[in-house]
Amino acid sequence: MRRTATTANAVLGLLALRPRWTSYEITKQLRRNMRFFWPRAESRIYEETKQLVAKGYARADREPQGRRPRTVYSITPAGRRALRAWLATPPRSTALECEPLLRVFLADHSSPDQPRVAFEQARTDAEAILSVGRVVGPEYLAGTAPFQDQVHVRALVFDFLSHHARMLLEWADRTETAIDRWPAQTAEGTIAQARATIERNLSEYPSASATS
Amino acid sequence: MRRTATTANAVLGLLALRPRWTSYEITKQLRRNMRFFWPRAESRIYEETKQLVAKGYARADREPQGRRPRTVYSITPAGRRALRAWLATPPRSTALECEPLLRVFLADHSSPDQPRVAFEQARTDAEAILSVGRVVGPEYLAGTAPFQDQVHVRALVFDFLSHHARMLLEWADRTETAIDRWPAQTAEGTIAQARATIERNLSEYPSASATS
DNA sequence: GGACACATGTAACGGGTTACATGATTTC
DNA sequence: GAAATCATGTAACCCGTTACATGTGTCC
Repeated sequence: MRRTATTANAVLGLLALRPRWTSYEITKQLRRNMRFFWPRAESRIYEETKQLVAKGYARADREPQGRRPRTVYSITPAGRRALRAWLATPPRSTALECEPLLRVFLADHSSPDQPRVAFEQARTDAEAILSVGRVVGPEYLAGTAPFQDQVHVRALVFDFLSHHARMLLEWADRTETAIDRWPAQTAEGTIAQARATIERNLSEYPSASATS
Repeated sequence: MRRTATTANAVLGLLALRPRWTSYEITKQLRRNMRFFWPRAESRIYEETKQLVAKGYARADREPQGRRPRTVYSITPAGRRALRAWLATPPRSTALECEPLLRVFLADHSSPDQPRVAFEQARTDAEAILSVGRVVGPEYLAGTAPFQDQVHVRALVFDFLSHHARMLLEWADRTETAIDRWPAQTAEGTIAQARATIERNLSEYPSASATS
């Protein structure tokens, strides 16, 4: 299978919500909504929109605005068909890329205080999500959010990201208190603590599901 | 800032645990341990090891084995220094790439049953993590795991991934029951439900931290 | 009228992916 | 002795990133 071009479809999904988007408006939406579960460099968008036009999925209207022209994009019927066809394919799997966790994994090769830097980064990552949520959430509640009519799906995304962020935060706290105890512990104590952590998690595992 | 070459450092971190690794052994470790927080194609590893040798961070010993030779890698002192230097830099931020969530975000453009396919994928993603945990966790408890001496850090990673997987699973369940109610609801009912979801999450937010 | 955020891109490059090929070893 | 799995890579390609350049409104 060749290249799934998921990012292009994500952009197409935004174009489908409303006519007449500039690339910059699309990047704003990415920043606000999608960055935390579909992160892409903003400069990428300018290329994606052009390719959508090349495929006939969007129309570009060049509008002179002072001496600097801007381009306004709208989805075409072919674009809507392509979006719908892509949405009918199965989604790819979820991927997490967590360098703070990688640092913890390799903690034995670093100096003892470096895991703390990793926790700080994990907290910062979580806080980035929460701080957007503290703005966007109340906007939806007040009914003043852009794309307020999408609130039924946006709430589900909001729910996901809130839990993800809190998971990060709680892990950082738990884990930091765990390694705080290391210096005062014997090697056996540290091992016992590790086993307790593993046991606790295993005991909370759901039973293996019969997912085919 | 030019290219951080994090994957190379992750490999270097494995080499530091023990002398004499084949590329294949490295890929096995990736599959078993790191795949869920640092996912990389296995074929990548063969390139990374070669580059580590080119930089003087690893030594390659060519060993004939039947008609097909194999290469065994060991970290050098320069490699240990490079690893330590990298571990002293701040980690990059965490990134989540969740296509199932993207599909939910765009659910209004798809047919009504496609979100269910997304939930199924999210559950599959979680189950992949849990099923490795069900094998690896008990091995660490029994004391028979490879790199048993790393149990103190591996337990912290295990804790992270277990919570991440359970978060995915619980979200899929919650969200599926939420959209189950859509067909029988008025538009206002669906909106009220969405607002309740947002409110519930906001009420459980930690207060904004003073992270600089 | 300078500073600063907002807006619209281009250029260069490398990291990473998918797909393929083939040898060795075990299993039955 | 065929099939399946383990093991060891190569080839081609592109997606996405970082860094840069510059125009435009607005605030003081």
